[in-house]
Order: sequence, then C-alpha cells, then structure tokens
Amino acid sequence: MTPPLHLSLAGQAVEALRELVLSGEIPVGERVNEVELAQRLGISRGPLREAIRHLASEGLLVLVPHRGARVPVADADEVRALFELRTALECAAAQLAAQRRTAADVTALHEVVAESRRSLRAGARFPHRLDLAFHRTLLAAARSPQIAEQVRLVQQRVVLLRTTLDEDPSHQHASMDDHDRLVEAVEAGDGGLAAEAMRLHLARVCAQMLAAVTARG
Amino acid sequence: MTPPLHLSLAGQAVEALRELVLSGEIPVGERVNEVELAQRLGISRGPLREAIRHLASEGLLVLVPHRGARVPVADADEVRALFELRTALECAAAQLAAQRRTAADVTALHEVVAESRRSLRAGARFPHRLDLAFHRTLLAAARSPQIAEQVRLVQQRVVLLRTTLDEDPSHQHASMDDHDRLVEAVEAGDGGLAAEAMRLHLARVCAQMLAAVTARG
DNA sequence: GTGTTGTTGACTGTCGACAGTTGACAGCTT
DNA sequence: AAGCTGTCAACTGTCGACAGTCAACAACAC
Repeated sequence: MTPPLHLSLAGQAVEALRELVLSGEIPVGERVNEVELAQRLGISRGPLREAIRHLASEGLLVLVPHRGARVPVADADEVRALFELRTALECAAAQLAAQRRTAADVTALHEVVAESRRSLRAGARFPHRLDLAFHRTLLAAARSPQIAEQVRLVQQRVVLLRTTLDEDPSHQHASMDDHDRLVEAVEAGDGGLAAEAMRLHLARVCAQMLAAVTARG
Repeated sequence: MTPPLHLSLAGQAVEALRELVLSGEIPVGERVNEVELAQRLGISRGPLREAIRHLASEGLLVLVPHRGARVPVADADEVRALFELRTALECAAAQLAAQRRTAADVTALHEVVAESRRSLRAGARFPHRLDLAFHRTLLAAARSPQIAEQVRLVQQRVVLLRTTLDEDPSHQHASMDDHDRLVEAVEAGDGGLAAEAMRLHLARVCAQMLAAVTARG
C-alpha cells in the first residue's frame, strides 16, 4: 500500500480519478473534496492533489483558488471552441494518414468499420467504444505522436461532454457513412479529400452536440 | 512568506521556473534538484513539485520516475513531430483568421510587420519577440481560444529549442517575406491561401531547425 | 584487468499537521 | 423587514519529516 510497486500512488490516483470523472460518477459541476476523496482512494492528500492538478491540465477539471476543483459544465461556446481545435487536429491527422497509410492500416480501418456496422445492425446502437477505436486507428496511420497525444486529450474532453448528453440514433448512421468516406479517401491516398471528409464529419458531430447542449442547458 | 497575497506560491513557482527553463538558465539535459531549487526559490518542496509537474504537462520538462525532472533535449524526430503539430494548429488558425479578421486585426498585423522590417533593417536582426508577436496577432484574429492556447504551448516548446540553436540571418529575410504573404492572404480573406502560406512558412522554419539540430547535437 | 556484487549516499514519493482564506450563518443596526 | 457586520466552521495552501528506491562507488572473485 505504501511502496510504489510499479506505478506511483499519484499515477494510480490519476487513472482512478479520470475514470471517476469520465464515467460520470462525479457529477458535472460537483465540487471535489480533497480529504474525502483521498480517504475514498486510500491515499494521502499529496498524491491526490497531484492527480487533481494533472486532470485539470487535461481539461477534465477546473481549478478555483481556495475553492477546490469542479467538473466543468459544457457551454455552447466552449463546445464550438473545442470542436474547432479538434477539427484542426484531426483534419491534419486524416491528411497525414492518407499520405502515410500502409496496407495494414487500411485493413485495420476496414475491420473497425465492419465491426461498427455489425454492432449497429445487431444492437441498433453504435457504441462510443467503436467510434473512438475508429478515430484512434486513423490516428495511428498518421504516425505523428504529438498530434496523436493532443487528439487523445481533446477526444477525452468530448467524451466528458457525451456523458451528459443524450444520443440521437439517426446521427449514428450518418457518422457511419462519414467513416466510410474517410476510409475511402485514406485508402486512395488523397490527403485533401480525407481532410475534407473529416471536416464534414466533425461538423456534423459538433452540430449534434450543440443541439443537445442548447436543449438541456 | 506564508500567506498567499494574490497568487499562490505554486503559481509563482510555475512562472519562475518557466522563466528559468526558457531563458536557458537551467541547461538543457540538466536534472532539476527539488530541495536545492526549492531553497533557491524560497519555498517548500510541495508547491515546487506542483510547478514541476505543471511545466512537465506543458512539455517544458520531462519526468523520470524516482529520478526527477530534466529539460528535454531536442531530437530530430521530435522536432519533426512538434512541427507537424504546430503546422496543424497554425494552419487552421491562419484559415480562421482569414475568415474572421476585422479591420483592426489587419492594421495590427501591418504594424507588427512594419516594426519587424524596421528592426531588421536597423539592427540587422529579427528579434524572436517580434516573430512571436506576429504569430500571436494572427492568432488573436482567429478568435479560437482553444486553438490559441494550444499554439501558445507549442510555440513555447519551439522557443525552448531556439535557446539552444544558432540563427542564420539569411533565413530571417525569408521569414519576413513569408509573413508578408500571410498578411496579404488574411487581408484578402482567402482562408486556403493563408493556410498554405503558413504551411510553407513553418516548413521553412522547421527545415532551419532540423539543420541546426543535426549540426549540433 | 574485467565482471560481479554489496554498500552507501542522495533523492524522490508520501504522509500528517498547521496556518490562512473563503463562504455562510447569526446577531445587530436602521 | 432589510441590510450590514462580526463570528465560525470547513477547506485549501503550505510546510517539515520519514520511508523507499535508484544510481554510483568500492571491494571482491575470477
């Protein structure tokens, strides 16, 4: 419990807290109490503070001096700004992926898309898991570690938005088709087309989320 | 010494450490000693650790478990990866700037360019300060806070590279011309042209840095 | 002389406690 | 009754100390 076996307590706390936030177990807008949470995780306040600051640097928490940390609430303007960033990153990634993809990359993309279609046909639901898998597979083909890392952080924030939003099944088919066009462009090695397909895809997802945000508040 | 007057000790430590790293006062590759640095800044290890972790999350330090933090050394691959990220962000910013720029934005850009030309003619030197100012002015015109923040972080890492690199005056005139073309595209409101101009500009800067890196270290 | 192993030192990771600040509640004034 | 002021509790920010770990050095075997 005390000696860092393989991962430091702070590192474990980061992952534990990340899961708590992303799963929605800590409600949006809720303040985080350091002592209480530290006891809950069975560690001291020191490592927990490190974890909180780390998650804050990733945008999963907002820090208020002397008032602790809160899970940020989604604002329409913030959604727009976040998707502008995501679009910049993922369009570039799509372009690079189209230029650098290997046969293995294309195969992996086809597999993810196929599994998504199966899942959508069977359970009438398009799991976020497979959507994330698709974007990550595409990212892997881009072979740009720095962009990949930033995209991971942004996608994480989008996941945080999703936990508070309802989903419209009609959009899932549209996203599916977007993914198809994306794979096609990447397979053809057309960077410009891939970037444009990604731009349209993200514009659609952004519009969906904006609608959900304005509807809920 | 003890009460947080307006900014917490950790916050002050972040800025102090950032300056120490960016100014090169802490040599590249040098390990940071927590106790020694804490005494030097007149604070305890707690806030200093927070500052170190924060700077690490910004990429200005790398953390090695049980071995503390080091100022990262520039690798050719890392330079390429970093500029891929920077290109993705700043091209998007240039495109948005071209679409959203106001008359005031264009005036500000012209002023920065004019001052740069004066400085270059007079002192035969193109200060990094004005280069940064140009990119920040362009960024302000894009009106995307999320992208702006990420660009700021990336540029900071580039500055860190610059502190260890020599400069070739011949490239400064080229950069100057790049800026001119950029302003022209933004003023015309041509997003695609602005993005392409930025891509070329950054490709040139990246090549310059790669040459310096491979020559030196 | 080279490779291996035991020891030592310095440093990080972690903890518990204290001080300062913030927000809220109660009491007083008008 | 409404507004203001003083007090109080809870929480964060900070500190110093302890324990565990890693790397370098020295002694030894081969």
